[in-house]
Amino acid sequence: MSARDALLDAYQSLLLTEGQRATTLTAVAAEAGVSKGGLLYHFASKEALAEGLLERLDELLGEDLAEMASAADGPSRYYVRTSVWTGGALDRAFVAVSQLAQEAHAGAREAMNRARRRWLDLIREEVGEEVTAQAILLLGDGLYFDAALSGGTDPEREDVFSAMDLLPIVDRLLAAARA
Amino acid sequence: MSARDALLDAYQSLLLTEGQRATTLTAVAAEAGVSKGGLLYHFASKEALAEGLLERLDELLGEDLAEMASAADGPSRYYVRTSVWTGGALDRAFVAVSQLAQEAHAGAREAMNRARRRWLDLIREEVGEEVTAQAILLLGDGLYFDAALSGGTDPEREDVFSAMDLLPIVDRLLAAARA
DNA sequence: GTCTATAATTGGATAGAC
DNA sequence: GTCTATCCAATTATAGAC
Repeated sequence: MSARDALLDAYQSLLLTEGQRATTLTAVAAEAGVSKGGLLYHFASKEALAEGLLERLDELLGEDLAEMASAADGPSRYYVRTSVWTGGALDRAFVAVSQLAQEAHAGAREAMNRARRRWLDLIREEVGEEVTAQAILLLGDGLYFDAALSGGTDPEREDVFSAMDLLPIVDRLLAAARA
Repeated sequence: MSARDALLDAYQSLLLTEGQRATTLTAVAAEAGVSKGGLLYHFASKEALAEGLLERLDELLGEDLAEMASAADGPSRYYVRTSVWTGGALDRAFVAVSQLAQEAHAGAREAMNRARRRWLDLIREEVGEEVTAQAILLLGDGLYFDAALSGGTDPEREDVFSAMDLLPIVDRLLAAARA
């Protein structure tokens, strides 16, 4: 793995588990096992780190949308399935960027809205009804909210959501929308 | 309004619209129209501000749960209705605290989980089924996530969620759970 | 490509005047 | 109860050695 990727991983991981305030250049460098100077060779500023993360999100999102569009069980089920926290690459990038968005980072807000709009487009296409599509999008948002709150990792949680349990709910919404 | 409340409002408002990083003592004092020294007379530290906000949330949550439990249209509909962003006092406090929770603030995480557990309890009582209750909670979480992303205020948004539209979805879930 | 040293600025907090 | 002045630590970023 390139040093650049390792630094981006460290940045993302700290955002996820410690939040913005604790995600300092010193902390990122330490997490990645390099010095601050080393970090700044690859990313000339903190903003450059943010932009790197946004690029990564867009890349992962492209792959995700392709899979979602051609998912055997349909986009809606795919979306809810994959919104349950599994610690996957896209999940991690998405929740990390959501932290930036909450700091009023314009680029991050655009990226988040872009992602959610495209997910919603695929869901709407399948469901055929706007409000049901919104509800399914919101279910996924809720799962991301939950992940963001617990820092993406909280092994002591008792009330974890399970994809297996939630999918029948999605089926009900789909069936009702078609009826 | 007491100076204390004005400072707490300023703190909450900055958390909501600017995020953690921008919510400095200087910024809070300026927003409230006092000096840093003035602020620190009422709240001896930044942590004291956070604790003040948590107290406010617990207070508002108590009122909300009482209303939710006795809502004419039932707890589930009440919950989704009131999770749509209206800029109400509880909404604002909840989303502001969610920002603290994302900074791994232990007290904030506990408060959030406490709130969500109690909301879920009331919903489960009405619905009678665990997974449907979870889905309704997630719908509300999704609405909060959306609010948190846009800083609670983004008049230029085109894709705003409406309580009127979403309530039929809740009705479907309730009906299906009872069938 | 990575490090150390350091500059410049900001943030949280204290002391003491009014 | 509010303000100004000030201190110290932390943070971003630069310069230059290796």
